[in-house]
Amino acid sequence: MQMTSKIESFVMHCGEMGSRWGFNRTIGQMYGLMIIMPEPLSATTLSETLNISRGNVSMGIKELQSWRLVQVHHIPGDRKDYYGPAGSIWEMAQRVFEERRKREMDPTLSLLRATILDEPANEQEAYAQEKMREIHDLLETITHWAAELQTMSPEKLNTLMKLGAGVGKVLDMKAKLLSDSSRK
Amino acid sequence: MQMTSKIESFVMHCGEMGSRWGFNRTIGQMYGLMIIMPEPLSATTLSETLNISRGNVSMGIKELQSWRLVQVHHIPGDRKDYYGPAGSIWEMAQRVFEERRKREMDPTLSLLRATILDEPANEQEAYAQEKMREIHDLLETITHWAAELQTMSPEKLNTLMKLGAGVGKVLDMKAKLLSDSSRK
DNA sequence: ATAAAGTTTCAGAAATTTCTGAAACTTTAT
DNA sequence: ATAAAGTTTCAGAAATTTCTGAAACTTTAT
Repeated sequence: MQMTSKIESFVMHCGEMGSRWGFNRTIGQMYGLMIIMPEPLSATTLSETLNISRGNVSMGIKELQSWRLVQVHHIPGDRKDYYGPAGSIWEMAQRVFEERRKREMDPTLSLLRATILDEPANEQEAYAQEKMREIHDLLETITHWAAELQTMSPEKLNTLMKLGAGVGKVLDMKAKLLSDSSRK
Repeated sequence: MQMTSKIESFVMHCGEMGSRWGFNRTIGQMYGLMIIMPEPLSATTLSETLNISRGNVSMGIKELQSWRLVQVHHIPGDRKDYYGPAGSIWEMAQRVFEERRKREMDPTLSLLRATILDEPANEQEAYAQEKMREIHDLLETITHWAAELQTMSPEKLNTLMKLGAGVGKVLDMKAKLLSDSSRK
């Protein structure tokens, strides 16, 4: 399957950014191609279009599936698997965030929890544990927040984000309302 | 400088997570050690404590400085440089977020902007450009939002995060207030 | 000006990650 | 039961990233 130059440059860019997004070059390319093609693609098409070995495509799809980013499609009378992106662009972004949070924060959180429980053996350890507690509390706050943002619909999230710094004002407003009502 | 086992396991963990956080193993270890030691450390101490070559420490510090995560200290009468973490845990997290956003989203945003401007050459390109526009709009919204969160003080951010899903309710309340006032 | 104490750079070595392609496996149709 | 069409696995090759350590450089004190 031939790529036009615009499509090719997008796909190659996804490859270059791939490792920053949490996967590797070929996985980035595969995912980029799936996103901008209107129809799902077979593993063989991915392999030929991107000049990637068939085996590598198989491994890449497995990885993308572990991120819940691809959906398998079937065509009646055809036994091949066809792969396309799972969900809207918003949903994809949510999943990438969610997966990354899990991989980047959860292991640290559990190490910190375990370490903080122990009594400090000396002055230096007391300081270290204090710092660990600070990091722990921050990560926990972020985790809770992220979990709650996850439950919001894309539309509501979008409203919230577009509101931007306005959130600060809304908070002030809320604080004012509360103090008014407590005053009475 | 000897590390107690608790401190060592934290530092090693920072090393293992380092690459997920955007730097490499030794840089993660160096930063972890700086965070939990109450006093700034010299490059030589870092090198000896972590069993890392002096040259590698120098490169690592440069990298951490590019993230604005370390602060250089001087001791009167001593010409060595001593390195410690820059700012509070909250500020560190903000900087890591900010830098990663820059590295992960800005290049994509400019590629997309440029590609979308061109007229599509055919049906397939029209679809591809439509998808790119969707991604572009999402990244732009996130970028704006992140920029505005950056301007909030850690305390306010903390309040906002602790509020969590409550934000949804505050939004509803705001919507209600607006519709009430427009109705009158 | 010199030398001592320190830092940085960078070519090549070491370690790690990614990729290939052949073999093993699975599924489906007949 | 067999074979065709497909997928997955995995050992080793290739590519990439990280690290070392020696040489070059910089700063400071005298």
